[in-house]
Amino acid sequence: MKKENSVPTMKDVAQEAGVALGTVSKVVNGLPVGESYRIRVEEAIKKLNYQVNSYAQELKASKTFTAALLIPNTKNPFFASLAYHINLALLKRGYRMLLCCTDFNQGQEQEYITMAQQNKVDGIIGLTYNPDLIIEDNTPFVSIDRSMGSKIPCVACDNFAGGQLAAEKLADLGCKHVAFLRIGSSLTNEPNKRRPGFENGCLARGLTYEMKILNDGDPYDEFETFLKEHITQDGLSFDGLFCVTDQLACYVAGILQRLGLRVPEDVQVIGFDGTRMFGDGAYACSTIVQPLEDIAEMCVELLLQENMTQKPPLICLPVSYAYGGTTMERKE
Amino acid sequence: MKKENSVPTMKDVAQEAGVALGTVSKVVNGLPVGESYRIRVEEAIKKLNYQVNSYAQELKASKTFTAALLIPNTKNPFFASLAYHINLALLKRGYRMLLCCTDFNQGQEQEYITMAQQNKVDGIIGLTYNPDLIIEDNTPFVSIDRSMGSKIPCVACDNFAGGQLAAEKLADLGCKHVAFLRIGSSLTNEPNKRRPGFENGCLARGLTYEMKILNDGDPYDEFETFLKEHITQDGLSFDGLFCVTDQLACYVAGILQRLGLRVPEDVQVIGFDGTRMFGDGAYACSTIVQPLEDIAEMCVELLLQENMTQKPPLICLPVSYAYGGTTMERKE
DNA sequence: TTGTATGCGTTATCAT
DNA sequence: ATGATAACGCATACAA
Repeated sequence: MKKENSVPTMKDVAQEAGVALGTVSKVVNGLPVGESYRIRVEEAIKKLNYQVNSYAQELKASKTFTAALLIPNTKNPFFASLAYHINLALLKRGYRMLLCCTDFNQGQEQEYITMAQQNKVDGIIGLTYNPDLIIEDNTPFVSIDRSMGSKIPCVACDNFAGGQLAAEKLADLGCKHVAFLRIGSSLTNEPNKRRPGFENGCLARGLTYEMKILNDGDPYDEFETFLKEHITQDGLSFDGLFCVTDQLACYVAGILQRLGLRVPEDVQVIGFDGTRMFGDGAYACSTIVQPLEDIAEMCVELLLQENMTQKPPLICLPVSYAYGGTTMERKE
Repeated sequence: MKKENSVPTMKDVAQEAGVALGTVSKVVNGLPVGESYRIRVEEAIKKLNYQVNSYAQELKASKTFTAALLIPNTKNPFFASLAYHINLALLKRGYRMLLCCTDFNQGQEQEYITMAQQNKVDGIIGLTYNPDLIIEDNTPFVSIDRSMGSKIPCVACDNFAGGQLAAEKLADLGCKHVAFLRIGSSLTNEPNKRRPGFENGCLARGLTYEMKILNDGDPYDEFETFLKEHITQDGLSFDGLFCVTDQLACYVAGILQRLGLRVPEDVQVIGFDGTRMFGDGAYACSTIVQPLEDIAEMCVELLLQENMTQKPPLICLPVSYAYGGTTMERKE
């Protein structure tokens, strides 16, 4: 009808209502305008079913009200939950979220960041693994779980305290000789503080401990070998295990059962992250719970704070312990 | 340096290189240009660290290379996996993905769609529950798991065949009297065909069956009541259960164990979806696997097909069965 | 208070 | 082949 067949523009509305372009703009943005004009414009808007073109708006304002979230994927429940909460926190502030799955690919990470800098987004929240990421100074960036220099704030849970808490819990639950099992990135990052935290806790509580430390890419079955090596005729020489993630904890619990050991009666296992089955059900295992909602809020808050004199370089949020069936507690 | 402190524009590059604006545009877009010019422009680009502003591009082209994915959340592993695969499929075609979590909120669903129509995205893929969604004809939309009229293609797995397959599997595994347990949306949607498929399969294979059908919002413990009612002195009167989702299957397996029944020795349980632990590990239970990757590809393909004479209204993709510990098979 | 004109950064259509 | 210029849709400072 109007022009070709394309979507109506402000100009169309102005013409339809018989007013000037600027007047339409004011009505759309809620600026004061004569009552009779407003009505005419609103009717025209309804009649043409007009919607503002936010790309034009954003070009004008050079502001997109969109943030990008860089995470490896959404299949892993920890990342999935993180994405969910960050999405919510952004939405609450009127921001949209571009999901960027990097699949742990460092090149992909850089590509996404480059893209983001082409004015696509107002800021980036990233859980990344590329040690050489190039981030423009004018692109607001908040890092999760990894420090990236003093100019970029890093948000994480208190991993050190979490490790410590795990040791204390195992001690409280009667363990004497425990082990720490770890697999993960060889990069320097916050989760790597779980180990020293755990060691610290063991020392403080008089627990003896051993460690099996693997890096991403190492074969998982080394854990099985490690555990088998510590089986004596009395059973496993450990009575407690702290695994660096819930995923590993569940994997290890499976191994133990196959080896004829009972969890938690013979060996108690604590994981890390606070993973729930199907996202909202029971905890997958006894675990140190990350405050995902707080982490998400903090990331978004830091990202959108325009005029903060200086953003803190590292923020550690408190963790808690939750029973999930692989320790001896009673479920409340 | 250049102007204020803002990001450099094409004009800046043109000035720096001493060429015209149009020439820069051509270089950026790989159009033929004199070799000496190209070099000068490229040097200027590098020097100023110029990046094209995609918002301006998109305003010009009225094309955003962005699609929106509407799903309830990313915490549920099925939705999370779906998001992951759709993200990948879009990325492969040069499209970005706006993640829109609706939390099953119908108002939120409509809001997202309205937003999407403000030229924010080129199309929408939605797994929605609002029966009254208003979608403009000019907004490409692909629905997952729910038919929304002949103009909007719907992609789903073959739910009917999945139900049938579950019945056949239970029959193959020696079951005689089985039950179907279901909780979900009361809306008409594709997953609701799991039940008739299952019934059909039971009849074909001579299985007797009962059903317990709940809707979202109903209390879960009705399942427990139902199961308890069917416990005789010989144990449960069923030897096989088909649950409408893996989530329910795992929940039910937990109940059964608490009731002193062994899974799979006493009762075999089959779920639906193909949920894997931690996104990539073992299957959470024996299950009918949805071909998520194919579903994602199909959605994206249908969404981006510009000039398809007529898009098919419903596409059902084949499912498969996978062992996951709650049936009697041997893991291969 | 309303209308007009300019610019946001790009692309594309012109002459040159 | 290259350079100038209009247009994309909107917001806003300024003129009426």
